[in-house]
Order: sequence, then structure tokens, then C-alpha cells
Amino acid sequence: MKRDSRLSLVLHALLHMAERDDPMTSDDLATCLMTNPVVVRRTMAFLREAGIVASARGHAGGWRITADLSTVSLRQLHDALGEPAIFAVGHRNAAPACLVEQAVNAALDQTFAEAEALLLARFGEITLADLSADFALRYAALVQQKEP
Amino acid sequence: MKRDSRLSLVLHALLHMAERDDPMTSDDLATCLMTNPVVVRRTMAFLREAGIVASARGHAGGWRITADLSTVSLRQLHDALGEPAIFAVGHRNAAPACLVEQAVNAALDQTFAEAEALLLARFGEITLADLSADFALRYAALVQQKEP
DNA sequence: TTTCATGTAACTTTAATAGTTATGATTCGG
DNA sequence: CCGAATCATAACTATTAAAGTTACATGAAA
Repeated sequence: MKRDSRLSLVLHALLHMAERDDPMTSDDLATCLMTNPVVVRRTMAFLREAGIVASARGHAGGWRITADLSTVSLRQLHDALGEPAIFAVGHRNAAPACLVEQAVNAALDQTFAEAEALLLARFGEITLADLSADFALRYAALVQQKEP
Repeated sequence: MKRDSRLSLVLHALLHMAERDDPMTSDDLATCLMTNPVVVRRTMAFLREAGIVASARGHAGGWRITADLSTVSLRQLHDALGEPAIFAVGHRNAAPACLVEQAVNAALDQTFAEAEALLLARFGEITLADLSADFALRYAALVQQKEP
């Protein structure tokens, strides 16, 4: 399978939307994200289901954020996207009859579970407001660099 | 992409080999692992490159372990397999020009790096001898259950 | 009513492993 | 030395889920 970059995509989209007051169309976002508007709609639809964004059709329509940036964590976004599988590596059979394979699975499963728990805990600590602040810092640094 | 189960496959194979003194053929292993002998050869070849197993052709040929079980960690096996990508999730561009995307990547990359470090550290602590001992426990438990 | 925008179905493309088929190259027993 | 056993490897196909594309329907507003 291809690498799942939907979390990255929605973060990128949300931060661009956060920099504006007006709604952004799927076409606008697709240009920012260098992808296709249908991919934007399809992916953002998960966030709409979760109540994080709203979409409107017709003139002056598009996507806008309905949640407070400081209350939306990466964990919530991951969950909104349907909690996709995090690991590209794993065991072959979920419930093997072979005792050897059971021992292998037990070791791998426990280790992957620990890493996943750490990852999701960190995701729970990072909000859109944090990313937005980080972007502001990067932007200020760029401006200062160009105008010393 | 399909899930990468090569680490699982080689662990399963190595533990079966550890239970025997004679070499096991690719066909034997393929039967144990419920897969194809060519898959076994292709995957075990990485471990041969790393000096963990040896293969012999012709009569009485096959695969045997050349390393001490207590010195081979899951981390070494992961490395021997070419350090395949662990995560099915990730960012879209490694070095984006967009500052927003840079902020997104920074947050994701750091979090994934932490989780990967934990995973690899745990893999470094687990040896084939550990898994073999776990299998022995499971086997003893099964025997006791059947002959109370 | 025309235009702008989302909603969505249906399809192709992508990328990497898993699985299969076929053939060549060794090794050993007889 | 011949033939069976076994690995080595190339060249395919199958699998899988996301990404991307095309096409058209739906709804809102000027």
C-alpha cells in the first residue's frame, strides 16, 4: 500500500485555513497542498463528520474551521480519520495455531503496542494551536532573515 | 502497500530451525510458515548476508543458524532486512518549501522519531534466545494442559 | 437561471510485499 | 558420471489501500 499521508494533509489544510478568516475552497486547498480537489473533499469529509470543520456549497462556499484550535489535538485528527493502521510492519496471522508463531506474535505485538501508545500519547499533547504557533515562529524568522 | 511481515517470517523460521539440529530446507520452512519456498529463500537471503544463517545446496542441504541465539536481537534482524520503513503513516514531502508544511512535518517527524527510537530500543533488548524460551514455556503449558 | 462550489461514484495509478513459475547452478549419493 | 535434491534468481502476477482523475449530480447565491 502507499504511505498514508492523510493526517499530514489535513494538518496542512487546517493551518492554511487558520491563517484566513474566509472559507477556503477545495480548489484553493488543492493548490496549497499540491494535490487534487477531490482528494481534499474526500479527506476533509472525515473532519466534517467529527465536527472539526464545516463545508458550504455555492457562492462563497468552501471549508472553514468550526473548532477552537487549542482544543483539537493530532490524536483527535487521527481518530477522525478512522484510526488508520500506524505500522507498515507486523505479524502475518492474528491468531496462529503454531506455538512458535504465537511466541513471535506476542513479542512483536507487545513492542508495537508500546510504540503506538507513546505515539498516540504525544499526538494527544499536540494541538493545532501549537502547530500554528510554530508556523508563526518560522514565519517571523524568515521575515527577519530577509529584512535584517 | 501490503503489510511487511518479513521480520515475523524470519523469526518464525529461525525458531523452528532452533528446535532442530539438522538444516531445514526452504520447502520444510515454507510448509511451517504456510508460504512459498521462494519467499523463504528470498527473505532468508538477507539473514545470510548478515551472517546469521547459512545455506547449502544439494543433498542434505538447507538452512541452519550460524549465530548464537542469545546474541541475535530483533533489532539486528530488522537491520539485516534492510531497515524497512516501520510506519504506514507519514508526511507527504520530505523537504517542502511551504512553511506551513514545514511546521507540520517537524511535529510529525519528531513524534514518529520518538516512537521509532522506543521500538528499536525494545527490539535491541529482545533476543532469539528470549523468544525460544517463551516458546518453551508455551509448549510446556500446552503439554501440562493435555496431561494433567 | 447561470455560476460556483461541494458530494460522490467509478475508475486508474502507485508502490511495496507476497506469491508463482521457470530455469540455472551445485552438491552428493550411487 | 548420472540423477535427484536443493538453493539461486529472474520474471512475472496478485494483493492492498491510498492517491489521483474523470464525470456528473446537487445545492446555494448573485
